[in-house]
Amino acid sequence: MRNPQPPRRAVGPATTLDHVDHQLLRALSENADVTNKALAGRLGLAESTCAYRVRALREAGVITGTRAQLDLALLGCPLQAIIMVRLGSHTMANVNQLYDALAATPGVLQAFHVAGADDFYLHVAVENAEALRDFVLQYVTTHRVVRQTETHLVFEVRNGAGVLRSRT
Amino acid sequence: MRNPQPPRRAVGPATTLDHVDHQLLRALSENADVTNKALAGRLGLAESTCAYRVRALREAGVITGTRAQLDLALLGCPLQAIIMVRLGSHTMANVNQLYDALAATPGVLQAFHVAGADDFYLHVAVENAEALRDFVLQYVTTHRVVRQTETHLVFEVRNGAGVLRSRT
DNA sequence: TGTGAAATATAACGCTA
DNA sequence: TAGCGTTATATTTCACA
Repeated sequence: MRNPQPPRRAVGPATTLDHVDHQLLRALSENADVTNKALAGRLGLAESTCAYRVRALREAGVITGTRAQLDLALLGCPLQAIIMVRLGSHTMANVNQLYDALAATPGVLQAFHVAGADDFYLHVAVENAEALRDFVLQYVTTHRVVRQTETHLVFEVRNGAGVLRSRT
Repeated sequence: MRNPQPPRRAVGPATTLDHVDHQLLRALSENADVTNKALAGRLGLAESTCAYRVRALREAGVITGTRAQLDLALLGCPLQAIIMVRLGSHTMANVNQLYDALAATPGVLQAFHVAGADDFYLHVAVENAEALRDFVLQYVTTHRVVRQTETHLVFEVRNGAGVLRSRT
């Protein structure tokens, strides 16, 4: 009798990712639109092998999904800011509830829960300076648990090098 | 998911996006792996229409690309931090050169150039606390123009609601 | 919007080192 | 065990009506 699931590359937390895996991840994290054929060709793999490895990376959870990147300016939100949020009370319920609310607020790109004097950093994109002011006053400081905010204009955001081994 | 796209800079900011466009963008920004068939079905569009509109959004530059999302912990970098970097000199050359260097540093996910007392916020992912210390000492404070850094541990990051109109 | 031809992805198989 | 090439099948894409 066969196992219900064929033995698969054991990829746990102690996953061993070889050089090819890193190349695949780097390529797909820069552009996930590439066809399997092109990807295989670029890395010198057989198409079947390439498809197999990419699928294994997905199933292992290393690749959690793919997302379309949007041009925020073209969407009418050319202004970005980081808003630091400091709480007055730090009960678990307060923190979690506020976190949920902030992350769900329109305009929030990412919400960081951090250690230190501040509790949250919000990366937001808005229409203009007025909208930024309104965002803070309407959606952030209105929460009673929020003691203080500090808004910093973002001139530019760049994607970093990431955690993958450099290409070789 | 598969489609080599000729990089075409197009249509101006005067592009008008209707409700369907917003729904498409929302869906694709959450999961770009959906097939055109499934996407069309979900929104009640003909497949050809759906494909056409998505393509138009790409050509208009609203969708700038798609990227695979990676599980940083499985890649061996379970620790994230925000590092605030303050410069001692703000000549254009200094700023740009440092920006380039920081964004290219392994471990940097995003580099924000911001207004205020600090000049850059670096969102980084590293192996452990030691690696975080080493990151700062080896890659940040070694730049002569860096006057001060402040490192804040990130407990958690969440994707926000984004700038798209809420679903209706 | 619908259709059909071409391209592509997927899964299964056997073979090799 | 991992990689490769092949096959057959299912699906998608894209240009055109």
